[in-house]
Amino acid sequence: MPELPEVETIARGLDKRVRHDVIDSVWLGKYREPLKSSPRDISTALTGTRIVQVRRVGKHIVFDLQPKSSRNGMVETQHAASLRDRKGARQWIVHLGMTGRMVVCSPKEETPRHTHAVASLASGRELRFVDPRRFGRLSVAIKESFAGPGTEPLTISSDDFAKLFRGRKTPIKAALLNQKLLHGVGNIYADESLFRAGIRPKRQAGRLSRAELNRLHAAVKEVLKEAIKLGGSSVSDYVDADGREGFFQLQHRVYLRTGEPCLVCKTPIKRIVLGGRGTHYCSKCQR
DNA sequence: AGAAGGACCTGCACGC
DNA sequence: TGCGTGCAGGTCCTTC
Repeated sequence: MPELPEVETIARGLDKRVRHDVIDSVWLGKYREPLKSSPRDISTALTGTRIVQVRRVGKHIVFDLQPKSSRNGMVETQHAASLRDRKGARQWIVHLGMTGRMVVCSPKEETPRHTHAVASLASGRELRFVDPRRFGRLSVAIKESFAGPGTEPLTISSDDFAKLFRGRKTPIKAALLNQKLLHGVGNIYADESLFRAGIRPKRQAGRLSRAELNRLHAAVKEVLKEAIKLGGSSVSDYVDADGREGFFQLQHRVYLRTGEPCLVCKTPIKRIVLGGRGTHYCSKCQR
């Protein structure tokens, strides 16, 4: 279910719960060949590693891993580990697709349907990947560090933001969803950002004025930051405190509000299909 | 190269 | 109750 704010929240929660834990063993179900890595590569890469940290890159969750240190068995601080040779460093990359979840729980808890991967941790817990719709992906990065497909929307400069869309004939909404440009923005936050910027989703990306692009850039950052503060919108299950901590709902101004009055001007919110995705906007506020 | 459209999956809400 | 339809937060592949 996740876009950038949800993945950020999930990654923070996971980091809090499993950082410094050790992956003792890995079970992988009969999942469709996940991204570039075969099941064997994944289980080989993960087994016997310590989780140095968990973080977000775009819509991906990245587990930074180090082979469990054989020297006197001490737990290294992250700083000490980074000073040491990075030999053996690797990453486990999880993309949750539409319906993926990462659950930290006791092995005694019943394994839900659609559990495709389970990592057994030295602390006695399990880290489970559950994904009914199977759009999620698991992979590992061994040689080089995973960077993600595009640029981070929260840190990009306004010049670089504007450059992304130069010469593009595709609708701005489709461009926002293109992960090779910005990574992390999905359907909800694309619609919400365009509403806040007052820009119609169908507008050609390359024909937006610099002023409009600046408004859009500000809107994207604002929406994402607000959503992160609220723990993301709409994710129902989560890995905090024993696998279930409710989330706040973001105040969606257009998303899934088809036919309801615009919160600014009362015009009914329109829904169109753009690039195969449901797209919501106010025909009066967005030009 | 960029753009558009279908493919990949399961589950749920809705109307008949 | 049961069935068909449409919809869902995301990529990925093929075609043009």
